[in-house]
Amino acid sequence: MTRSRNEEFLLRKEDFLQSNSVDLAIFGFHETELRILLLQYKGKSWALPGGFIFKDEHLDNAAKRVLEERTGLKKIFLKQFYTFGDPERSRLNNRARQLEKLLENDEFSDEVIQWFLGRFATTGYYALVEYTKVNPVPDDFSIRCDWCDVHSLPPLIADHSQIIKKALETLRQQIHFQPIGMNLLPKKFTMPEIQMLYETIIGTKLDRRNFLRRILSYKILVRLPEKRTGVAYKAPYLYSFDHKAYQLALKMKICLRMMKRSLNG
Amino acid sequence: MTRSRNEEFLLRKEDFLQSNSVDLAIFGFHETELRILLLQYKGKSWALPGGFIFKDEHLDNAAKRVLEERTGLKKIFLKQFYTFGDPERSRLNNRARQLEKLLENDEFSDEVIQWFLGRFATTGYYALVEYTKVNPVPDDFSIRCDWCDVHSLPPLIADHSQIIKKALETLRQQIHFQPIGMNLLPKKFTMPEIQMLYETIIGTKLDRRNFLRRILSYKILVRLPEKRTGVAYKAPYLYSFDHKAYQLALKMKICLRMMKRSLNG
DNA sequence: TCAAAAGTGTTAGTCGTACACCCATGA
DNA sequence: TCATGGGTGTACGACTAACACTTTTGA
Repeated sequence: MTRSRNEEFLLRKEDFLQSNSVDLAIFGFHETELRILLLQYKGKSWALPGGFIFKDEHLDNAAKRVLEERTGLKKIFLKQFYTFGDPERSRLNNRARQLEKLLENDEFSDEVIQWFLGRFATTGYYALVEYTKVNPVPDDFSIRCDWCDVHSLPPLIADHSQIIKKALETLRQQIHFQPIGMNLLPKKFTMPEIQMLYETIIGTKLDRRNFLRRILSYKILVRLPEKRTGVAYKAPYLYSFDHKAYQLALKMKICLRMMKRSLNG
Repeated sequence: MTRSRNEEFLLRKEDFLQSNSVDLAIFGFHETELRILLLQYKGKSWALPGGFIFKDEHLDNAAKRVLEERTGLKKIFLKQFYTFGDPERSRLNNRARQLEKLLENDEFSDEVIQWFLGRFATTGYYALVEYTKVNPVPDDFSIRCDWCDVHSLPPLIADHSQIIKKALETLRQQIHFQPIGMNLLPKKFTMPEIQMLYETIIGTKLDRRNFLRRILSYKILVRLPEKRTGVAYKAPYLYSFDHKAYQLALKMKICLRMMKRSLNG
């Protein structure tokens, strides 16, 4: 079976664009944590879901394809954030040897190993997905696909921790210019839940009452008549996103500031 | 001579990373206009300065190299903004044929032409330079290198007008998070001059007095004792950037808002 | 002395922030 | 009835935006 995987890859390899790849930072939100989807290789190291680009395929499509393959999800918010072009990136962290070992163990041919150890400029995309809707699927080179809290990441191959760092930075910046949450939260959610999401992303505690006022002022939420029951305190209202207003706000790329301005000293 | 250029390129070609390139949006500011540096090919079409990446070269370095080759400038603000990954991008605008013709006329071999017509994922960088310091130099494939007002661009090859559009969008967005101007303006400049720069970039008229207060509040400018003379009205003060404060502000990536917030209706 | 443009200051209104108080729920 | 957390409202300070007046210069 490993033998056939080797041959399979060799066949597909010819259809790939050389020296380009995509890597995905797929974020989900669960139990007050911002999590990211990672793959684990046989050698225990982890990596971002990624893939190569078919010769006639748009970079964006390659990213979409990888997202779909790993999560089963379509029509998801997905955005390019940076291209990593260090010629040594695959050799960072002394993990090239590790990768080499992994692939050897897996009985891949030299040709395949050489491909993997070659230089790729990888373009990073980040996706925001609803945690519960994801069905994590490992790829041909990994044994496991699972969520990790972004604040306690396992050892990652190559420059993948840098990529995640950059993805988080981008997300933190863009949260002020885009409504987010439609893909990260379930259809119906409470005010404390969306507030926790914002707090997790920007890394600051926010005032409950001011947050409410602000987020409502953007007019992308609707309060539902229902409340969440079964909690050991006052039942909170449920909210959902107003899709039209949300899409409009996305297009407008307008400042939805959630943090203090700084630089006043 | 064209023959030797052909051979030269064939030799270098082997050292290039396949299917990757960089394109540069080099902005300068002159006579109240935001301008961009463009190359003109023999067939009259224009293009962004760009180039290929050596196999052991960092993407950022390839961009730096191209910047230096076209302008003679080093140590310039240069920032990656997007990677364009449409497989058809070189064939957009029906300019593939044009490009083909150009290269044929120039007596390049089929091999070179095929290379140019192949697929590249190009990574866009933008640079902010001091107009007067630039010495525009055409590359091996162009006959002219000159500035164009970004508001009246000539016909451009492939997707280069899209790339410029994206570069401008990025610049417009980032102006709120970075001090700019140090590279775009001469060492000494007047308040009206820097205000004009800001207005040109964000595309809005700003109130003279409010602008003054705001830009000074960021504490990246120092007022010089001198004034500009020889003008037909009250002599304005000269200012220059405080390098230390400027670099600090750059690092902090702090909100230096210059426009109204929107989305309040 | 006049026009044009720069320097300086004021004010009203909006927005952000920090609060206090009451209400609903399950233990 | 109490602890916990949600819902609603207010007040102060800071910042923004709009605007008026004075000063300097060359023609």
